[in-house]
Amino acid sequence: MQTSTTEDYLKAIFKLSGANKKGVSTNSIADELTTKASSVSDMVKKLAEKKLVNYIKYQGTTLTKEGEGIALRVIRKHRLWEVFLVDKLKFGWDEIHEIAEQLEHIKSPKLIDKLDEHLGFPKKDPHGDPIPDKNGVFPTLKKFKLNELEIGGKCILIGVSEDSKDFLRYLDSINLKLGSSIEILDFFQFDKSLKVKVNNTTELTFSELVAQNLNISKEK
Amino acid sequence: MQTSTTEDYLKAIFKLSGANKKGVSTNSIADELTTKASSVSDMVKKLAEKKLVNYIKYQGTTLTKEGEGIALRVIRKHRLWEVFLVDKLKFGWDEIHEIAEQLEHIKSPKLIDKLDEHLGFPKKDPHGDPIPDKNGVFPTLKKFKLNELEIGGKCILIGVSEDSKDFLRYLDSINLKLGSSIEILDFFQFDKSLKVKVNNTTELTFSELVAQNLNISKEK
DNA sequence: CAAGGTATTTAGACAAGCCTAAATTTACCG
DNA sequence: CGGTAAATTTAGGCTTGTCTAAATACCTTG
Repeated sequence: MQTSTTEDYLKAIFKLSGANKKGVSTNSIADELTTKASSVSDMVKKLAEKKLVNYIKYQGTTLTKEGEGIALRVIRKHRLWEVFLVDKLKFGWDEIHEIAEQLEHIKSPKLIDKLDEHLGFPKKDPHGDPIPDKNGVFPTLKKFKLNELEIGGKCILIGVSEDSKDFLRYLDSINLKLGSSIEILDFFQFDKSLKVKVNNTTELTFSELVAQNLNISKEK
Repeated sequence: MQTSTTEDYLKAIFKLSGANKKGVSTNSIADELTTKASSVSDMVKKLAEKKLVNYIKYQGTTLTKEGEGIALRVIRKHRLWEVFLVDKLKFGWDEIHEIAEQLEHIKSPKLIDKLDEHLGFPKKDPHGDPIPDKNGVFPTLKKFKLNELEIGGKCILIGVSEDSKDFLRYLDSINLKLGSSIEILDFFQFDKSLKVKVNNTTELTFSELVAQNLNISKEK
């Protein structure tokens, strides 16, 4: 059984891995968890001993299958509790995060399954992020290519059809990760490019080739 | 802000204090928390520094007003979560304790108030134990003297009207504490004594004097 | 009142995580 | 290629809470 600190590390590493699953830097983990790089260095070594991450000195950290499984289960719990807080307890969507940060560490598989049922098996949390099922699989929300979406449509990224280093590096550079939101602002027929807003913050343009390779789920 | 270990200690001390609020022994705390006496010795010293308990070497530990307040708030949370688990998630009353042990440490006053409201401001948990209000006051369930109850009636002890050392020592010896259940099995007119069953386990007889001094709430 | 048993406390260690400061490795740039 | 800056790791400590073993206090009974 993991401590809640272990779960926090695995979740952070999962989050930082993004669509591109390459090694996560020590500093970025320290940032994410607001701790110091030296603490992270210590910790990932311990996680590696437990086979929860692959860690190569100076080269970064990735999750093992088992580590990823734990991360996904924590994310599932976090998001289900968020649904509970908003749907049942009538919290605003902006006040639920830190409470869910605590609730996500409660240990009881039965609890979380019953909660899921009580909530009507939601597929997304109040922020629109998908909720993994009990096996750690993201729901197969109907899957589209980004270029199939109409102007004004919102969606979230659930995968990519192309995993060349160049493509993934590009996604990384614009901070597009699994779960990121994308809104279609405009479409230009002459080259089939799209003007989009990513993560509700950054406006940029996708070429047709990029759009074809982004798998998304509608109705963010 | 206290750690959850601190909360566990305060809750244990509260529980062990019983109706009679005299000092709790180091060993009994160790037992309650399944830890070692030496650990308890260390810990109560630290709690005393934080003014959460009064501790005199070799003489036992009692809660301060502040320590008792914290204990009561933890108990409130524990019992509200138990109601949630049974009423909303349809758990059996026998499987909820360890889950509530975890949930009781979640920090968010707003959460617990909203939960209270969501549950319809319950006055008792699924075991029939009273739920303190947000100020740490046990609900003033209609208050009776034990001798006002009819045969067959069930109730829980919510206080005593007499606090002589002898009386409290007597209650202690029969393991009767605040929150203990009492069922009236029979009444003997000739001396107004009562045959009762305490904590669903022990049958014994109360004299009229004892019964008059036990404040109870009906409908356990 | 003394002797021994029981309860309690002290002493010394340990694990998990965290920190600061110093050392080391890597990466980048002229 | 060499040198420096940035990233990372190591070394040494701290805190919380735990444990075992040893010391001390309390208490009961002869």
